[in-house]
Amino acid sequence: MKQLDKNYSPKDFENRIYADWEKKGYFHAEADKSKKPYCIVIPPPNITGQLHIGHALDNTLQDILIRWKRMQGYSALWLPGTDHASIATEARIVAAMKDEGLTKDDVGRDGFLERAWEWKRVYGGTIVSQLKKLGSSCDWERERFTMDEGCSKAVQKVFIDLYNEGLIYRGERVINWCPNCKTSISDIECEYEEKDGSFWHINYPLSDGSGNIEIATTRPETLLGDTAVAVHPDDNRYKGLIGKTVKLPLMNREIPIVADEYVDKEFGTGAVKITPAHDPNDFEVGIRHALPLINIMDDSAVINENGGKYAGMERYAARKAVVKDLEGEGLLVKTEPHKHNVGGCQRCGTVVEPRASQQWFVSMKELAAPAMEVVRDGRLNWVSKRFENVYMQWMENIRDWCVSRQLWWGHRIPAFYCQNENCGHQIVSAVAPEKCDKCGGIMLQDEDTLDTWFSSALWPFSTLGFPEKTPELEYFYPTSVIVPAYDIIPFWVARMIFSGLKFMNDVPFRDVFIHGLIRDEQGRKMSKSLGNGVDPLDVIDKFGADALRLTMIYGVSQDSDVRWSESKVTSARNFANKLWNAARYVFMNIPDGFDTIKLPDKSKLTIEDKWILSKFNRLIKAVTANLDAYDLGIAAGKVHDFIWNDYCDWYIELTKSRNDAHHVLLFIMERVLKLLHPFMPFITEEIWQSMPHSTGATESIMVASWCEYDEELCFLKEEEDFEKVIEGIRKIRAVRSEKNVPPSKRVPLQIETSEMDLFKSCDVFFEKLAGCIELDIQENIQTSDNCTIIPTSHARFIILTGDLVDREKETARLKNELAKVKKDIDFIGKKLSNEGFITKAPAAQVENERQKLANANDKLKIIESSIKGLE
RNA sequence: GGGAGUUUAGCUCAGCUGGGAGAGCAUCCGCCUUACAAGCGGGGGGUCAUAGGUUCGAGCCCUAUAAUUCCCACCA
Repeated sequence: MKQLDKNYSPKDFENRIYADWEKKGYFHAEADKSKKPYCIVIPPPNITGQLHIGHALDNTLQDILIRWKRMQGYSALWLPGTDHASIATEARIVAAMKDEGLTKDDVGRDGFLERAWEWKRVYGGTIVSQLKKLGSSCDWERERFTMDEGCSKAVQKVFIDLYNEGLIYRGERVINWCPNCKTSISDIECEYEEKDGSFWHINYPLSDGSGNIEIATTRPETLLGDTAVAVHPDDNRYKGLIGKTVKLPLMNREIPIVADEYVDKEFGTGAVKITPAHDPNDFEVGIRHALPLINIMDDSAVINENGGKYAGMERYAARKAVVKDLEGEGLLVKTEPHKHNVGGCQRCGTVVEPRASQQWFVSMKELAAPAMEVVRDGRLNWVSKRFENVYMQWMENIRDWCVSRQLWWGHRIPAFYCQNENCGHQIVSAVAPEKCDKCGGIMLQDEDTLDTWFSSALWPFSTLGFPEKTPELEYFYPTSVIVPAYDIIPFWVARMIFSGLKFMNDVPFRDVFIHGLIRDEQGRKMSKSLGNGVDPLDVIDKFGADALRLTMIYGVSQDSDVRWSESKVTSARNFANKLWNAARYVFMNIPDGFDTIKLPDKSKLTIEDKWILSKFNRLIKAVTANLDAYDLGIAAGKVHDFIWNDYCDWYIELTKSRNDAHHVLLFIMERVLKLLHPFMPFITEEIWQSMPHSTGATESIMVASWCEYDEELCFLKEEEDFEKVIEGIRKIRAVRSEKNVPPSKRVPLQIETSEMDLFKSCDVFFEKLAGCIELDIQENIQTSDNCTIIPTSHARFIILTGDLVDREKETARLKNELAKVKKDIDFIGKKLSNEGFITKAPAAQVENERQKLANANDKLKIIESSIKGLE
């Protein structure tokens, strides 16, 4: 057994302990039929990522659950892995190549992928090693990657199956295009922000020369791709114009005026330019009226050859030029300032350009229905009802998911197209077809890859072996709980649910335990641009991983955001230090030769032993219940408070005058460490390995068994009695402090009480903890002139400070107390004489009030007689 | 435009199905009491956002208002 160092210095043991756990294989979980399964799949961090404070929270919560369940005897698997993060990683590699003066086209697809894999090899492990610093007890033997062979197979199978069922289709739609990332992105990857823009009113001359129709737009450059003007069919202003044509300014193209109910008569001029290739609504209008589609921009949002003389201009340059030219032609009616929401790329922030193109889509309606049903029928439980609503609303309004990306790093779409122009046959297949089975032409694979989230959606089963029917998949699926932040509910949680139901015929997890985000001290989101991020590794370095972990959950309830402040970490570290020193104290009082913790026979237990044992026993029950309900912060708080307040501040102090207390001290220490272990794994292990144990206890706290409530250790009467002693000590201390009696000064104490046995058995505590001497405990005590009287409901404490007592002041103090008690009695009395309360309140409540009244009356008598004694 | 959350001590937050308002930090007072000054003991500090309502009883339930944060939609 090793000695604990004098100082708590987590740096000295956290890494060593983690390596030891890993070496012993404690993190590994098997499909062990003799145990119950418990499984969490990690939200796979991006290989581009550095561990940030959000990961730290996310993984702390998971580690708490996994460690707790492991201790409860489950085969607890925490399955780790990383995400290839197609856009993010590709952007990094493109940037790195740019430094070398190279582009994607220079190195080609294969060359690019080589670089990407190399990048993954070099940097992909960074975040994993950082997770280890945090104490994450993942089964690293089962670590997966979204682009490893198995996950890729799963992706391929899912894509093909969905295609064969008609749930994946290819088509031309207006999608969100990022001109910087040069790829399509899905609707939820587009983030809107309100910006100041302009509303340009433009006259479109009627072809017949009879006048103009005025339209208004926020994106005048799209005029180049207009193929109609739309008005509302019931709009009297324009009824006569429907069916006529206008001459599109600058382009000299004749385009029709069509009637469509999509137009809002009240908004703008009531006439809308229609650009089907660059606006999703216009696209729909275009379909209804069979309008041509004119794409006017290339993949960098530069005007292409369809833009006439504007070709080659960047979109904002084109906008300026178009406005200027319209002005020149006298067609610009006016320019109004206009606030509107502009969509930006989630990854790079570039303003997204809606653009018609051929893309692959997952048809969502059919998949979404069962994903909502499992929530309604309770097969899948959202711990947070608030976020259940978010999920349900999102699912109800779901639209088809654009899954193709014009990127190279990712799962390539297993679709092949016949290159014969007259054929154009399309095959979706796991293996490349030799030739077209219709015309024998050459088949080439789709150049595009899939949305990163497509593979993430399969994570709970692809990591367990799907599409193979592995023992792991059989045993651990459905997983137990998923633990994501609320900001990835649509991206990830929702998609896992419908994917799991579709391909595994069951929910991917039983519970969804959503957590909030960590914000900075001003409540702002942490971000790179603000530079307000907190690096968890710095925190670990300075305070230790245990302190970091406790900081993130202590006093935090479920799904609320956490406001970061270093003072919280300091508090958490101070708690660790407190525990450390308590352990040192307990251990230094173990007699030589003591090797096994064994609780003494019940008859040998003192009242304070029973008090702490009983309190601890109830703590087990409470903490376990809180964990069951995912109230991790509350659970941690209770263990924290027990250790600091009950165990350290009272029990240790109470037992300082005994030499046989090590039994109970160790008994509680051993067990409370177990309750704390899921939250603070390192310090609990370090202390655990420095102490003797009960029989059957193991070499590591990680694999020790969780505490169980024990009926035998329930001593409610002693608990209640001992609280009376504590109350007395507290009151005496308070009065001493109030009267400036120096702590070193011993004062004689008399206790007048009807519970003489109780107080006699506890006399030593008044000496040690309240600085009293010469204890005299009687049923009736005649008070002398210079005493200070301290009444409680159960006793009258009389101290002689030795100084002259100001009798008037003393009387005033007691009268003050008397007034308080009278107020109490009055209050409770009113309640009890209230007809409504007696008849309608629960009986237990009424009984409770009666008890309170009786206590107050006892106290009243005690105070009254004290005052009488003084007068 | 639709929806959700938050509002409790100077700060950060607890407060379970309604039964006399809590913690930590900060502050003030007193202590180096041989586990811990990263500590110990004690104190002060709150018309629980506002206005109504339900109830014997409201921080908690209902309605409205205000402030604040966020999500969704995206009418050009």
